[in-house]
Amino acid sequence: MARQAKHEELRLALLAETAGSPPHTPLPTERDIATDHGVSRNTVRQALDALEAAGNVYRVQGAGTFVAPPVVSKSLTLTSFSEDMRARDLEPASRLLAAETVRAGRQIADRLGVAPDSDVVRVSRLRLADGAPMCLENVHFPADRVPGLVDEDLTGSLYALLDARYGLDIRSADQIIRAVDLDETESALLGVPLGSSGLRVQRVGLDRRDTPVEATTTIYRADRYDIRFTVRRAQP
Amino acid sequence: MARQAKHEELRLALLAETAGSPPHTPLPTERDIATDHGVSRNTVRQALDALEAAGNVYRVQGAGTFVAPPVVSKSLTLTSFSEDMRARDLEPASRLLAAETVRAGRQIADRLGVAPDSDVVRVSRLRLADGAPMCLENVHFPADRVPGLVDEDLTGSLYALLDARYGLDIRSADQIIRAVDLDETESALLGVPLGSSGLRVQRVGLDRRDTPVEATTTIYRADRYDIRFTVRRAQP
DNA sequence: ACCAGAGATTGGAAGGTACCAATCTGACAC
DNA sequence: GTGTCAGATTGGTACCTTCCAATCTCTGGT
Repeated sequence: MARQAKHEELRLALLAETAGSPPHTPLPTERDIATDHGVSRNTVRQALDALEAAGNVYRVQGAGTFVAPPVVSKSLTLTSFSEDMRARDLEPASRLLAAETVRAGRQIADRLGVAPDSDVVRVSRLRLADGAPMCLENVHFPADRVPGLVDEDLTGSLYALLDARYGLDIRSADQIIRAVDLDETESALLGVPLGSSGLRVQRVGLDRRDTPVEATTTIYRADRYDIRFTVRRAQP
Repeated sequence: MARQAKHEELRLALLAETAGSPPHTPLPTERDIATDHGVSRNTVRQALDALEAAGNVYRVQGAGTFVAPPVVSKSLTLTSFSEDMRARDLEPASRLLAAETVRAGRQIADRLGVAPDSDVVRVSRLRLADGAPMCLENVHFPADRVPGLVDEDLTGSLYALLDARYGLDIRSADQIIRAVDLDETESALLGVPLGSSGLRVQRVGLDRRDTPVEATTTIYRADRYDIRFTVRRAQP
């Protein structure tokens, strides 16, 4: 351990210190934090930048830095289904529906940035939370990047498996969210009446070189799932 | 003008320079950019930080900084309906359904952080894109922060009006997204068959002190609207 | 040809200084 | 009391330097 950047350590320290404070409690000044923790003001600002971006604090020039009110939502981060469910105090589980190698097809090929006639591995799973269906998940990988995947144990965390076995680390993802009417198969699998609506999330997972690694379409039960996040004003 | 921070100017300059470049084109090194533009490397890093956060470039330590592939989605920013529609090449319009002062009620009071029996101004609008219904919007403000609002022209941009008339600047917002089944009134107003699904966005707009200024519930037509954004892996 | 390793290159982290701009505080006049 | 203005406080911007860690390149040996 200890191979941690100072600004990161400081960020966690400040997070811990402010954890119990009521909203709008002022933090020490940047200069004070710097001397208290024996670091430069630059490092303090770096840590505060991260906390501000995450919605933990807000800053007002000339006034100070303050504990932000409890946000409805953690700032927007990329999470796996398992992480997501645990954050909601639900126990994640999986039922494997299919794992096969197929032709990409135009749509998937387009999202993965590969040729339409190339092979992709498709993993289809019904995902459960506390034993009840939560969503249908359809993951596609370029076949040449995950040889032998279909023979692995696919009931656990795919992300962990990808990282451990193939060195694929997904750093960011583009997502498109839409409300859909569930068809017969989908509503049956999810255990909701025909005609119910669902929340569809189409995701393309990218590695640290912004190259597509994975394309996933997930359809959530509308009655059990919502998406929460914070947005900020930005420059054009 | 010209009262612009250097890192911001540099960010825009780099954005313009890279606009035409194909993905994965390397940018000059940070040190080169610094000397070329006559600024310090710190300033360059600040500009690149912003571009990276916005998904315009990606950086690989030891290798360089590169133009990011065209993202599906601009990074997540807070936009008004009008801005949002124009970004999608649609012409925004409004039909005012109601503008009145009412009791807050528990739910709205909770979201706005005011007393349940206090007054709030409610503005209800049907919003159109290229002449066709796009969403139903229900905005609530604490009444004491927007005196006389109900008598204003409410068919244009509310955000612009708030800023100009009341000095309210909304800097960030917490959002909760869910798929819903539309009821009779909603589907009639939106011009879709009864039983269709819709995308509901509940938003609480916050000023720069993270104080709630506005609570909005918007229900979008599922067939015309989606939400696109990029997420990143983050630290716990 | 191919591979391994040394060295150069590049982004990342950290320290320091100086000054600016927004805000807050308190003294003072009325 | 109330308002106003000067000065102190605090975050924001910008500059500099130094070293580290990951990556790439190129040289030389086999």
